[in-house]
Amino acid sequence: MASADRKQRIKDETRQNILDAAMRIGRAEGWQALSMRKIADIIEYTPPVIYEYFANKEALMLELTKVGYRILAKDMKIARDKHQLPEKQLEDMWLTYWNFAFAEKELYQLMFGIEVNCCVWDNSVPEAEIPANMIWEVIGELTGMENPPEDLICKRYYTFWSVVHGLISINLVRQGVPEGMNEEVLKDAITGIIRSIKP
Amino acid sequence: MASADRKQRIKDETRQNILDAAMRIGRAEGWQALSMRKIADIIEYTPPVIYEYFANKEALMLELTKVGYRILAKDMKIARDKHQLPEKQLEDMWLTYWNFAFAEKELYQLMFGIEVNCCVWDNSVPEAEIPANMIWEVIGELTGMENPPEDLICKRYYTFWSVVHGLISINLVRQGVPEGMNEEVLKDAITGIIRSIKP
DNA sequence: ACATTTGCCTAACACTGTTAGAAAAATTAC
DNA sequence: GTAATTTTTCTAACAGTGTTAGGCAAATGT
Repeated sequence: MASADRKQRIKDETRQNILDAAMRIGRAEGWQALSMRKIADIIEYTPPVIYEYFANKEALMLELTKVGYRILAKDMKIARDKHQLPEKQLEDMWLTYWNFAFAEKELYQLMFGIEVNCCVWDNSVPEAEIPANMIWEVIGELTGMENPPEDLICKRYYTFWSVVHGLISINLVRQGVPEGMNEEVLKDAITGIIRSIKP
Repeated sequence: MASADRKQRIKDETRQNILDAAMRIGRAEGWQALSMRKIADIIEYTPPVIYEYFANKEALMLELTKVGYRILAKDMKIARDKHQLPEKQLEDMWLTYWNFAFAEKELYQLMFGIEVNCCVWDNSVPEAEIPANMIWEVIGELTGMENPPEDLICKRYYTFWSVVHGLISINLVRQGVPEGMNEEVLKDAITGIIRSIKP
């Protein structure tokens, strides 16, 4: 039947509507406020329908984290392509990461939060590796070496990530961090690590 | 009545039993598995009784974070008093912080986790300031100055905290971090920041 | 011995995620 | 076009959550 296409199309549409609804609730009220029934209300179906598109709530949220990683990857690509020098690229990429975290507070917490469900985080989210790989590459370039040793890049990567993610976490929880402190600490740390990498 | 004392004593006891039960559940099954009914089961009362000791679940958990801060503060004091040199003290204190996070995974997440309830974190947890102040002091000493400027200490403190907390968070979520990576990144970062402070 | 306070429990409300099975709608077969 | 079948959707329920109102019974005060 030719109507099979149409049916598939509206099924895809409904699936997307579910994701959109969930994202809207999460962004507006936080993930603790997200419920299957609220999603059902928005898409104008009854709750069980959602289970025809997602195995359960956790699977649904995992899908949302993938959306998050795609946005982050896109942002970071733009940041990278604005510069030629690896050190400038790296700086801008981490700044972009930082900005993403606050522009998409809830989404960031879903992706990197401690408590939230998606804790297994094996390789079930391949999207998560795109931003990571982008950073890796640029760190590699920055060393100036032909074949930079894996574990050196790895170490620098984790150092970067720790500072940035740590600073973000602290800010997301504690909203009393002195004004201007963040930018300074962030930039200091980034340039500091970059300096330690450059040949 | 002399029995008033006894009554107060068993009331204190029950309160402590509630906290103990909650802690036990949290440590064993994670905070998402903590429920008022489970606590009630353990202390062999019905759920409403708990509300005579704590306003609600959130208040109860806030109390648990205070317990966490007291443990952390105690550990850190011991670490500090093992050394004379400020740089050694600082190093050991952060290492202790690190060890605490993994020895008390669940508790750490309750204290510093992003998702969990206790997100207001104004000054409702004075205990939280003890470990922070201890670090501040030693950073101050390390500068070698008479009156070290507030914002310099503040900046170093946040840099320290970011790296350590970030690294911990990453490890608590992602259990695939390469072996030996953590210690190296941690020690490198700590000694790096210390070097930048020393006169 | 009676009155009052205290401690504790039962029952309920309004939620949550999730599932089984009935009803309705659309599709296919004749 | 009607009948059978498949697909889609809903209703109702289960087991769990935090929290509260109201009542029973035991301990206390007079």
